[in-house]
Amino acid sequence: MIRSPDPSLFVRLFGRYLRENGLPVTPQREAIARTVFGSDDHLSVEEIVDLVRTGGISAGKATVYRTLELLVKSELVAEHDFGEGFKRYEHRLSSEPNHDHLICLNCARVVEFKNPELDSVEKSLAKAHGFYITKHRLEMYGLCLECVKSGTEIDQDGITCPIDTV
Amino acid sequence: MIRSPDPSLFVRLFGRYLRENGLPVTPQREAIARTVFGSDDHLSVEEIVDLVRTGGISAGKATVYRTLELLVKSELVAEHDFGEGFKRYEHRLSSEPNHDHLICLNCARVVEFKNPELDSVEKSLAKAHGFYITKHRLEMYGLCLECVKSGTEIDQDGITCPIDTV
DNA sequence: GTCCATGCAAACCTTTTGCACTATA
DNA sequence: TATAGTGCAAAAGGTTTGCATGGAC
Repeated sequence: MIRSPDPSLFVRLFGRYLRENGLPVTPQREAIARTVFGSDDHLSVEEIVDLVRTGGISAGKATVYRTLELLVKSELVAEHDFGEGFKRYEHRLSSEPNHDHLICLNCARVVEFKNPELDSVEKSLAKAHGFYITKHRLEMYGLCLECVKSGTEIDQDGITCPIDTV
Repeated sequence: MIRSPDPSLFVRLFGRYLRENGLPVTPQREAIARTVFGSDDHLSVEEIVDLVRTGGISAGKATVYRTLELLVKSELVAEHDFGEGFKRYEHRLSSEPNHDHLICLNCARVVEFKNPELDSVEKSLAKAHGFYITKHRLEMYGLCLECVKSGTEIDQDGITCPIDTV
């Protein structure tokens, strides 16, 4: 993965978005933007609150939620739900703006990938079902190499044989 | 889409799962199973509670949640999160056990599709990233034909031009 | 009699909202 | 100075849990 450029560039970009929409640029908003743009992880709100605090600026949880909403609206940040019961956020300014995710069910590691075949899948689906498709979400779940190596297994306790039902 | 077979077959299947795991088969569990297996929709918990009640049997919300957990564990039912803030459930006994979803952002219509290309995508990803992939989730979001025809538009209010930042 | 399910209400967790106060432009 | 942001606490909404009751074996 290519390292992202200087975060401050994107903080300015967000500032421009705010100004364009007649919204004030505040220290809290800048600090939250700096935190999200400065990390290549998929951050939870809790993590963002802590990181902002570590950066020396205090921002309440409500402000973080409200600012994340703006960041998502500006399309500079993507919101994800990996089924953990809460959302995660990542900036969209890396080398691959439209990527998907591999998620390890054991250690929660997230690996990003880009697969060009999906574009053709999307096109053929749009045609076949008369849908105008604007976005997709693809997540592959399983075990990463390390967890496989360490002998982790995924518990499978579904029905033994669905055929034998009579 | 091929019509699902008689739901009672799957209710029995669930009963077998329960017995195999030393769990009692109760009227509530049967009623909930009958409801889920008897519908080809993607049902919310609220809808399931109402449908069960309509069927003449009373089951508390907690019981519905607990039974759905068992149904998902048995792998007879799939749990979905389409980003509505709550989960939906559908039985996995239709003609296509492993399908994905097209979701209309305007009217919330859900269309199922099966795309064989995804299997090869999954295989190549597993190889490329050393992942052992057990399941995936693919959702395509956009507008269905009806909503496009009726002139519905999706509001796009992101930044105007990300390049012009200096 | 033991084990477990049920149902109600309370608890929980993330996210949203109301409101008094403060800062921005 | 007008407008909007902030932070706290409360509310909201879906889901989970504790506990007393009740049924099945």
